[in-house]
Amino acid sequence: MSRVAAEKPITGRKRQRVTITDVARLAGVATMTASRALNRPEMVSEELKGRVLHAAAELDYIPDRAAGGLASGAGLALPVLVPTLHHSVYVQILEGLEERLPGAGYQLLLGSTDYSQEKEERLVEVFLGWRPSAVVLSGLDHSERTVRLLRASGIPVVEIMDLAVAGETGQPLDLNIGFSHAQVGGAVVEYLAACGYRQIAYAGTLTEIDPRSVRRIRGFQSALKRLGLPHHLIGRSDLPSSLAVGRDLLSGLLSAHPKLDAVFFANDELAAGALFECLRRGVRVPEDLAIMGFSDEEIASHLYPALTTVRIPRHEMGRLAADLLLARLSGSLNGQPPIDVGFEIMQRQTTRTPSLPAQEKP
Amino acid sequence: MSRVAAEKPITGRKRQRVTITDVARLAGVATMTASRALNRPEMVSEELKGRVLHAAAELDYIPDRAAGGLASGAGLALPVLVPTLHHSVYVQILEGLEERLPGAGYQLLLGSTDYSQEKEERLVEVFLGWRPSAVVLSGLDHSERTVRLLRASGIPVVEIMDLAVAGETGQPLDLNIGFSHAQVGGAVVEYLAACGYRQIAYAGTLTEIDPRSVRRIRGFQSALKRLGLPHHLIGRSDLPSSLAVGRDLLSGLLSAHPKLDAVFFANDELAAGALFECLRRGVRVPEDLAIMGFSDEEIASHLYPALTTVRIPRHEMGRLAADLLLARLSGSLNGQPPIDVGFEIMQRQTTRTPSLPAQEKP
DNA sequence: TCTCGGTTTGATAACGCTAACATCCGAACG
DNA sequence: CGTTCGGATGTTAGCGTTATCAAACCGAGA
Repeated sequence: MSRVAAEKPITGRKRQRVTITDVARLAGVATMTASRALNRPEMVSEELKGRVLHAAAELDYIPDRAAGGLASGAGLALPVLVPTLHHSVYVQILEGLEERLPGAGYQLLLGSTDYSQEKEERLVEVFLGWRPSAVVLSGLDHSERTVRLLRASGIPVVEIMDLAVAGETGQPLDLNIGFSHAQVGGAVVEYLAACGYRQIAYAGTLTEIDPRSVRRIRGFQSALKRLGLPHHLIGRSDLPSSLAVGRDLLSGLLSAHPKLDAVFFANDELAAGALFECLRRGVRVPEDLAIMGFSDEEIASHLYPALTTVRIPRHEMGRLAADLLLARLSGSLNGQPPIDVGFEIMQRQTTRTPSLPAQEKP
Repeated sequence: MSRVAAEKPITGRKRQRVTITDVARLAGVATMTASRALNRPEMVSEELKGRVLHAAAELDYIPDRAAGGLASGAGLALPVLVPTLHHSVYVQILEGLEERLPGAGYQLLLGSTDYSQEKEERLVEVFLGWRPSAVVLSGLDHSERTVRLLRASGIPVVEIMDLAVAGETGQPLDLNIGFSHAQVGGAVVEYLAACGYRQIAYAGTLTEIDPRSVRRIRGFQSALKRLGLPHHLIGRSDLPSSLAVGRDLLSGLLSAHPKLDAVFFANDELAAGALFECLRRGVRVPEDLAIMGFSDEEIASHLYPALTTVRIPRHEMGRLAADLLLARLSGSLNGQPPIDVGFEIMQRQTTRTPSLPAQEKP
């Protein structure tokens, strides 16, 4: 076993990548032993392990995941599809995921769907080509082909940010972690009504396209009906959310419904834009108008007045998704019903104090 | 050529993934022909192409990128390393990149370094395992090993968000697109001085760790010295940027230097937090204190008073990086000096009107 | 009819790695 | 002292795809 084998005559190809065979040759062991020393160190004697590790470091060896995945059938990619990265909610969910996954050797592949099922389908198709060991999707609503492809692939799927509820939403594909948007809509109405507001509007973007918005509005409206309050005060926009759109939604609602006394925005960014516009117009908040946001981003508590909003446990959702996934991948998890992470109304200064305590869903 | 070959007796393995061989068998052609029909359609007769495409659709065939990459030596992964996704700057750079790359078949792999060279090194190592065809990094400062690994890999690298300038920064690894942070620091001082401010402070996070901050401060201080103004007014924090940290930085500066009349914050989020704190304390902006941000995020123009800040062309930087990369990958680009995308001072309401026009760098 | 370029198709051998099985070796046992 | 056993190491055969070259085909010109 000579330490250094003679350089093979180069056959015209350019000498390239350092392979595990190079490492093995330098360490004077078989390729397979090098592989084992790197991946299952406990199967190899101390001495050889040392030689191999040393050789690998010497050569700056970087294992080829593609080849490894191919050979082992495994696949270490973990696609995560979110609608957008512009809402910090999704950034924080990603962080929750990243906290756990790379440690386990998985590589997160990020895709943003822009709230489009079509784009989601295309991304799923691409990502399945990377031999993922699981997939994380946002929401419960997917195209037929997306569902078919995922089913056929047989890999675990986690759907986050929405909660499967019989009769309200479709069945989850597999694992599901989220909260009920219909419940949020209802809870916000009850909260605002308890504060004494009577002319309560909803304002949001993609109100017809995003199924979560649709359900939030549905919950919102049915609570209003139950309470005998007007339920047709809705401001819509199809532009992506921004402070500017929040401002415009507020202006639109205010001129269409001058008697308006509260608005629930689909996210904190819209609410902040509206709040800025109120300041500019001299509309007093919450005396003349109450404003509520959704998702409790950092800005909410720093606005002046501080924004009443709905906190959702995004970081936790990410972490939990990762944990469930890891459990499922290790085979120790089978039937797992949807997990409700709940939400919480964060009462601040853009709403009057209610006569009843704020609703909480743990 | 029978259309349907007899099912091979399953050898105990579970029947799995649809492979290109399955497609070829269904279409009644050789595997290689199927591969060609899918990837270089012009090399195959109309009839066979039709049969193969039909068979592929029929079976919901999804090509295995790992195997493809292995065989072709190519590799379609494109890692992008950013410090964080919490600043919308980086999200927008990503969007600029995504606008072009996936169309060309590349898969973006996202990694965030948290401003740590160590973490960057680890990520580069992982990503190189995915056979990337290029890498996008943020900044010009990397660990020795990172540089070595990238050099050895021989793939194109783009460094963004900073500009290589002889004598000021290191040499770029390869392509470079960005702007000079030292120049930003200088321009801001000149602008504020032209507005009549004399006690000008810098406030930021990671002021010693992030090399771009370091250079921004260096430019800031040398401009102050040149103008004969005090240059030791600096507020530092090592927490990640947030509105709360902006508030605390302001409080700290104000109590340490009561005569302060202007503060340049390292980003708009910090500046916004400070501005909110000023409102709360009754500090009048810009009469008592001028506030400037950096990067012109959406919130800047919506604050009240609207925030004077420095616009940087993030979307353009992303798009340009993608274009250069594609050109380089197609071999049509060789020597390419660093590209300065410049910046622009956006004069709004948190600073007095200057006696000279604002500096612009196109 | 036969040969000649050109195009289309097919067979084979990698790509870098690991699963699965084969081999080897020393220790423990009868 | 053989035998047996079990852990350490080596050998072989793919994983799914594409590069490469060989074969087949197809009309055109001799």
